[in-house]
Amino acid sequence: MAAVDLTTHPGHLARRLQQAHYLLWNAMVSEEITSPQFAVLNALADEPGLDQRTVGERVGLDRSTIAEVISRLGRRGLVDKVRDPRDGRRFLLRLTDDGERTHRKLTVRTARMNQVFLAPLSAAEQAVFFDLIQRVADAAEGLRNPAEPVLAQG
Amino acid sequence: MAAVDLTTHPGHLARRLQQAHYLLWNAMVSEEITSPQFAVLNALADEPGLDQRTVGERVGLDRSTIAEVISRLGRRGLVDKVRDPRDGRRFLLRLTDDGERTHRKLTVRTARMNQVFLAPLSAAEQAVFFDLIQRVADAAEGLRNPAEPVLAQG
DNA sequence: CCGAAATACTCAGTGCCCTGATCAATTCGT
DNA sequence: ACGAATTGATCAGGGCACTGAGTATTTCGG
Repeated sequence: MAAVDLTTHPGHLARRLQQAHYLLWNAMVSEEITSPQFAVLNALADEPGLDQRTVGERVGLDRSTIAEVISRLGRRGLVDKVRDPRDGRRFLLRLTDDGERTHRKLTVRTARMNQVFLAPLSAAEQAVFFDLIQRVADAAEGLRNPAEPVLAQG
Repeated sequence: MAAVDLTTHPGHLARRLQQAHYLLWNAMVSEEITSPQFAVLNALADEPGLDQRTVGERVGLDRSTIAEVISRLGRRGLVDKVRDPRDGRRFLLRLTDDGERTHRKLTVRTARMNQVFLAPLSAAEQAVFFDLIQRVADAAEGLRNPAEPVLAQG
């Protein structure tokens, strides 16, 4: 008894939303390449030669996860990884030809999937949907990366 | 080149939202009990004696994942698991005293966390936030579990 | 009553996601 | 120039999430 209603818990809703997206992605986009993997391909299509940490920052993956994702993309031959001659700590990443082809192909399918996924909402609602989620996510991230830690915990 | 803008991709947004929630949960609710684990405790507080599969259905976890979560809660002594005398396939689950205490304690903290998490939105916006996410998630789940598969793939 | 189908659960395998610890390379301060 | 701090990457470890295959139990059809 005294149980709460999870439909008013944003965390629960976020998890369900992501699961729903995962399933639709598998059905409509790819069973091989996952959504985070596509995000990495997309980041490298935009900015070839990024290092691992920066790619992770672009797509919102931490250092460990981005390492695993890159390693899988490397095994599949979609991403190339060479040590930065100027800074021996870094690996510079870029798409292979196959990686670029895959990125182009999935870009089309992803657009179609997004349409289906968001079909229950009107165009106006979709805009609100993006705005609200982004504001909540940005604010929560801001709590962790205080740009100006003035009066923190004051 | 030809990279897309991920901020208009609901899957990417959903992932970022969940990550943000995960971090805040860790900071404000518990480092031991996760949000899915709390969802299970909550389901059992509401309906003691559920079997594993049904709990999974209530909280949105598949058969494998719910088994792992229950096993962890069992190891922590928060959940009891006994074979159903009426149906030897089922395990009946209920909270231990410790499980009930934990559920009560986390319910309070979770409410506080949700307030912080949703603080960037007005009350009206929060209602819209819940509604939009739920509609999208429900619709996507509906694509998988067609209640009436009439004219499916027609 | 007995074999087939359905159901609850488990197990193996893959992938995402985080933290803390460790290592190597670079940069900074003196 | 040299030790200390910083930075990029890796590794170990824990947890979530899905699929496909396998086991045990119950239920259904004839």
